[in-house]
Amino acid sequence: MALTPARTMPGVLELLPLDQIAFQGMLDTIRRNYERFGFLPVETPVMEFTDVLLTKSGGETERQVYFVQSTGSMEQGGKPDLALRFDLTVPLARYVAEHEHDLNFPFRRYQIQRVYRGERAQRGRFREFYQCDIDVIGKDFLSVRYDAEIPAIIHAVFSDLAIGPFTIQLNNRRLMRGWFEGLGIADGEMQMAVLREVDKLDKRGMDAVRATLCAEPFSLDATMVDRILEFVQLRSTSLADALAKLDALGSGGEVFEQGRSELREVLTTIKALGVPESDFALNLSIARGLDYYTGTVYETTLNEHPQIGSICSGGRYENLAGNYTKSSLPGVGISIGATRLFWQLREAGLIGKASSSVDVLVTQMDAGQFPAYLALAAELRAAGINTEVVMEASKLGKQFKYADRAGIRFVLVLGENELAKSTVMLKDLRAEEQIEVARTDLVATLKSRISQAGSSGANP
RNA sequence: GUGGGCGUAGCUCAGCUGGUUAGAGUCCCGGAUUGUGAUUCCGGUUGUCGGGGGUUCGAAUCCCCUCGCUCACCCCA
Repeated sequence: MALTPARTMPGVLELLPLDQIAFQGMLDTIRRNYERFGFLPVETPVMEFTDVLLTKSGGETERQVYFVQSTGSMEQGGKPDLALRFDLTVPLARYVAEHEHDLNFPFRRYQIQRVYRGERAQRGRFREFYQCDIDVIGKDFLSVRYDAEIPAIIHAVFSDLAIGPFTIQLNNRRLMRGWFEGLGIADGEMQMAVLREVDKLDKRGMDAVRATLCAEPFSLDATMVDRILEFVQLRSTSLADALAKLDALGSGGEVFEQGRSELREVLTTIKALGVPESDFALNLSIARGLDYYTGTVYETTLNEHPQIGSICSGGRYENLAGNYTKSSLPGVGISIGATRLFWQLREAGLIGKASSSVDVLVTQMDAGQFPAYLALAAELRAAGINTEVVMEASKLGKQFKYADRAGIRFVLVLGENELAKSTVMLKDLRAEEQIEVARTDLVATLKSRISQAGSSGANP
């Protein structure tokens, strides 16, 4: 009989338990920090009505949407009226519009869920992946101070994740648009197209971008392209440097000045929120492809791993839910692509082997003493220690091997020697040492060893 | 959606210009070791050579088709 191949579709990430523990640890850290900043949890269904999902964006996203249809509906020749969400922002817009009268504004929500995109599989690109979003939605108005709060949260998250030094890079769409207008590039589509090219500066290099902008369909003249490239190369090294460089840009039109004053306030407030100056910077080549961003935009990169690219990005948008309500709902938010982040950190060797969520394994030294092992486990569990008991008799060496492969660090042996002395043999598989502990001290000893093990080197 | 590359054990791969029974490492299982894992030694399991067709006395090897995977572009986490 032919077996069905056990396989998953490409573009999904499925993990072995120890990696799953590491991944969940990452999600926990993100969630903890989102909550620390006063964000409220929200979940929305993976499926939405297609008219909800596809209002805003035309061709490009529609190509990537998975439609959902019951077999019954399909057999009757119906068209799918459901689809899988491709991000968390569109469902948020629907959610806020639907519950507008029951929500408190400014509405601060976080959402950590999976989204789906029918893309061609590629290295580090997924069809199913986690997004970890925070957004603040205002009613009619939302202070630019919220734009400054976002980087403080990013800073807290990535400091806590302990994956090395990082830089939160900021720019402002208004500043860019105003500046382009000053150059004579007035058409909004054209501005966006140029921004998208400029955004690739770090990836494709100066000469490639210059060539693209000079050629069809841009056909910009060489001196203008040089001015653009010079402008977008601006990077700051400190708050004072950023403010000085903004001042040095000369005067411009109304939109330009608005963007500049927003950036000034955002940068100044970020510092006041306690984010070290080394960890954020002005970067005028940050554009973000998504066209709904209107003001501040963010992109965060790891200093020591530039090849990973952006690990967190977002920005400011006006009128989030314009397709669903007449109310004006401006917002600002970011998204961390946790699946991609985890995958890339693992590729870069920055994710250590996690320990099992099982703290200790009670071995079965002597099959006749099985009830004693169950009693020991019950005692440990009551003390809050995650405990597994070997239920089937086997050679002790095999039980140790099981613990080792499962990532369980501590093993208990209770044989006739120990029973006679009211002690337990405690072995630390990683430290390669074992000690004999009095039964009465066992819980305290284990707890202190477990907390020591947990606090040292989760990310080697 | 557009354009390149690759398909041989679960995994990483070798297999000469076509030649007999398709191989290595790793992994997994058992033993050496009936109170001690990761190291060492010994033994064992594993394949429609992606699929179909063609050329040939003979195809993993050459040709055609097809499927799968993969990289880049578009876009994005």
